[in-house]
Amino acid sequence: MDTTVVSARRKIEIYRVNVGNGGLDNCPIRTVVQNISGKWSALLLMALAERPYRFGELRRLVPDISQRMLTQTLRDLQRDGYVSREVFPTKPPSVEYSLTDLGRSMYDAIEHLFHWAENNHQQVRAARVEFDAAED
Amino acid sequence: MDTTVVSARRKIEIYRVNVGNGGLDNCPIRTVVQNISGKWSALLLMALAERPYRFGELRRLVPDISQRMLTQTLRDLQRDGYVSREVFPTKPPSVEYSLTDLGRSMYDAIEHLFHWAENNHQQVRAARVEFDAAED
DNA sequence: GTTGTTGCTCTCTTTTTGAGACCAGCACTA
DNA sequence: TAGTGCTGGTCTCAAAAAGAGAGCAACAAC
Repeated sequence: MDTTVVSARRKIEIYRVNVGNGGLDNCPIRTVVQNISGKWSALLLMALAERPYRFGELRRLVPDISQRMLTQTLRDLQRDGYVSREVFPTKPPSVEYSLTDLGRSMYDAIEHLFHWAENNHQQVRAARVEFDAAED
Repeated sequence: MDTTVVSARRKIEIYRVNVGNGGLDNCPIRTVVQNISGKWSALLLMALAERPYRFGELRRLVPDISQRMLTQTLRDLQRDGYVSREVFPTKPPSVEYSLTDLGRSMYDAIEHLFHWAENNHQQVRAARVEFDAAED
């Protein structure tokens, strides 16, 4: 009983830190960010922000995505309500993907990051080179 | 020669689309985004934006990260120049991580997304529930 | 009738993550 | 002085995610 008091108190303290910081589990930011942060999500959102695209167009636009990941990423984006999927009954049925209002609103926010990236990627690349050079 | 003309023209067209769109390979946004978009990067950046943290503090702050991923994510962030790592010669040597100027500047951009997430995560959750319900 | 187009799915391999043991060095405590 | 804890890691192995590529059904054009 005596020896465990300390570690119990410590555990409570740790727990308090987590809850006090807003409860990182079930955290809004985590909810949203985890799904935008897929390897391909940002790229596809950018494309769709420009205009609606068909499946095949997206595949050609992002040449190094696999068909499997394109399907899946689009479905995830659709699930979160950013993208809407519309099937047209053309002869080989075609599918068009476009941003929803929610998606567009989110894109306005993420756009800041994209602008930053365009302006500062050189510094990031430089930092990377320097870091790699410092590996002994 | 005759039959290949069509597909060659098609290939050129596809190539033009890619290049015309800014060359998605070796693209600045891809360079930057791919490394911020790790599962834990955003969370750690948020924490470090608040104040510098020690390794163990971060581990307690984000309880469901493994030590291995914490080490690795911090190193990646450091490699890209967002985070600086400082070792203090205390008795059990302690290590402090903090945002660099570059990191802080990037954080200002990504912060918009975090704000959006806080304000709109309910809609995302709702979309998700609706999508899942529609699965036949 | 061969070839091409559409948007997928299925399988297989490789890469990334996660869980957890282990490590060295020092401090405190019994 | 032997045991225990704290520091920030690394190493190994299992599980999950991603990539490569084949297959597919239905129709169109040549």
